[in-house]
Amino acid sequence: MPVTINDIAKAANVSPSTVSRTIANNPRISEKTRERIFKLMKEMNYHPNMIARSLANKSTKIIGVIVTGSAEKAFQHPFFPEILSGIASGAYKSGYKILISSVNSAQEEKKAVSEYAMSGITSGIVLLASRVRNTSADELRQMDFPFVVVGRPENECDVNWVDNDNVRVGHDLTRHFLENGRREVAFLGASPEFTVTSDRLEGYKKALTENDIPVRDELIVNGKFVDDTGYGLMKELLDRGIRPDGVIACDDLLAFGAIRCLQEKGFRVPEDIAVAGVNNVPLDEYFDPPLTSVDVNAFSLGAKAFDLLITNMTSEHRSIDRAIVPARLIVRKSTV
Amino acid sequence: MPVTINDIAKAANVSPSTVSRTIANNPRISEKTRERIFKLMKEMNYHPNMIARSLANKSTKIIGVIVTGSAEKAFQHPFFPEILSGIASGAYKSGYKILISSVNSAQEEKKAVSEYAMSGITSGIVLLASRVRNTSADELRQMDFPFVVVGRPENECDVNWVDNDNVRVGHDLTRHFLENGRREVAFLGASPEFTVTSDRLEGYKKALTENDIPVRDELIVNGKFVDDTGYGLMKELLDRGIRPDGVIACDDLLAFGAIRCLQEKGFRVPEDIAVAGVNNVPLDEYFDPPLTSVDVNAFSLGAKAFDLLITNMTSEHRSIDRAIVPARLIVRKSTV
DNA sequence: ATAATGTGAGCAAACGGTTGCGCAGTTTAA
DNA sequence: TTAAACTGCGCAACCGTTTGCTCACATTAT
Repeated sequence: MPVTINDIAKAANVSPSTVSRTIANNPRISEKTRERIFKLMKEMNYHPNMIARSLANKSTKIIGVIVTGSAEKAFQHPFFPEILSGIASGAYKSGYKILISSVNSAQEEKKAVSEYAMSGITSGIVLLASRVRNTSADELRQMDFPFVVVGRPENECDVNWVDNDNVRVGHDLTRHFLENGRREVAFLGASPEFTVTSDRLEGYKKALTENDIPVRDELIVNGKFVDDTGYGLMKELLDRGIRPDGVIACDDLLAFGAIRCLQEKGFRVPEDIAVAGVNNVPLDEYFDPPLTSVDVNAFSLGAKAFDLLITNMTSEHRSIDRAIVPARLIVRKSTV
Repeated sequence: MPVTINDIAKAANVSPSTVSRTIANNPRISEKTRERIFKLMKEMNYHPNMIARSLANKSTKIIGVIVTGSAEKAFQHPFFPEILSGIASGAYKSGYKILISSVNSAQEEKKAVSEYAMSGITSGIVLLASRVRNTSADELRQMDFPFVVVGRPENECDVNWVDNDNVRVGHDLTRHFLENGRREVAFLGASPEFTVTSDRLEGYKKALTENDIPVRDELIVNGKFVDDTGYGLMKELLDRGIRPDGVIACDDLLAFGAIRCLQEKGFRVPEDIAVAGVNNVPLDEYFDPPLTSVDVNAFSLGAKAFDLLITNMTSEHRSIDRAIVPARLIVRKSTV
């Protein structure tokens, strides 16, 4: 139904090739013809068919973004949308569209990846919330398909990735607690399946060790990135008779849950127990008490990821790049 | 590079047509041939090229989602991601992928719409955060392209839409204030360009009138959907010497800002002034005081939108459907 | 005047599928 | 026994663009 390049060609009394070349700004088309054709395109409301173009070009202007986490939950964590808009911002400037898909198992992820990569529908992929051992990444690398993962994967040297220096995030947070006189700092992690958790834990341990404070395993617990378990994890810790003077949560939502639990039990935050989170969600400052957190700069994470992807897509030889996005400790009342 | 239908055909000693029909489960292919071909497809790791398929079919398995609001900000409001995941959830089940794009002006929206619709890249569109007068919608309807808008547009009878009953949302909220003895209830709206605001305002007025309370224009102010202006709007109201005993904000983020302002000025919430918002963002319950809000069921909004879209796409004749998603008042301490 | 070069545009194949039509070979009905 | 119907598959056109090659004509160099 819509007008095609052939319709324009007929109307202009030229061949389809000429119209195509006109659109592509090919210098071998005379100025007269060019103008005549452009005029007709406006008049007839011509819009190029992206599908046909992609088929001929064997490439599209679409990148795929794959979010790990159930379709119902994944987007709702403030962290993802922010990354997403970082990606979208870059994509918009370069004329790329983004195709998103959220999966909730490694298997679904693999399926989505092969659909995106092998069906020719995207010409690059961003993997969000990478698992420690990412089989999709292996597959993509093997088929030489451009992609970048957000979050350092275990096999980091073989893939493009962008991430914060999460060891440092853990380290900085811990040091902040120590500098404020805390000595028994608990660590509430998310699922250890994800690299962020283990990296931050590493930083936590490092900071303790540097300050000659023994790492006590009973102060370290793991959960998932949902708020309720922040409450649950904290409760478990308290029920076991453990009384830290500080709590580092791997996510603000975990911290919120933890604080609620502490307050219910009659502890004062930060007087009795200091609590900090990570991700600096917008409502940290409205919380009571305002929550100390780490701004991981999710937007930049997304933007950088897109940059890397484009570089990888357009460069002749697949190179291995990576970017470390700086994170920033934001001290609020929950820890001082 | 990747293996095509022709490669399979050669390997199986049949014609490409036969392979194609095998994939399409055409009954005129014998069981033997079918099995042989499927086996080869697995072995050779064949994946259909979606682009080619789309070109031949003149249709894709992709729907476009257009978000109004800047690429940097739009996704960050908790409301959008939730709608998005509602859409994604439906899409996933039906094998559709979603292409998202965020725009920050009516003009960009129009551009995105025509790109999506005319380039053949999507076969349906969801418009989020519809303006009162939506020119994109007019254009889409005119070209008979399947789409649905989330949020009732002004020209509602001509388009498919899904929304809450926002008049009722405003009405319920206001009645809640009145039932708690409030008599001077201010209304903090978002930009009147969007239908939600005017609808809720209508409900607000209706409830007042029903209770024989005069509508006072000086109690009604408009802003945008960003938290800072919640503070700003409230401050403006107070600076003008207005002292309401209740504040209805059209969005939780507005309410947060308003409350912060009130507290700074020494007012107690809810004792002096009750405040409620809309959207029931996850952190309402952590706020101090926990915020009364309305759960607009954004996920269902998205899911319903997808349903309507699919119906519209697959049905022979374009019909005009719409869906009202129930909203639910959630009373918390900020108003009682 | 002739050859070499440049200019502007068309032909046709290709991208990877889908599908209407036709055609053998086999089965069923008359 | 012959016609009709069915079965299983191939041929070729088509979807809308892109692009290598060719070609006619005009320009410049020899």
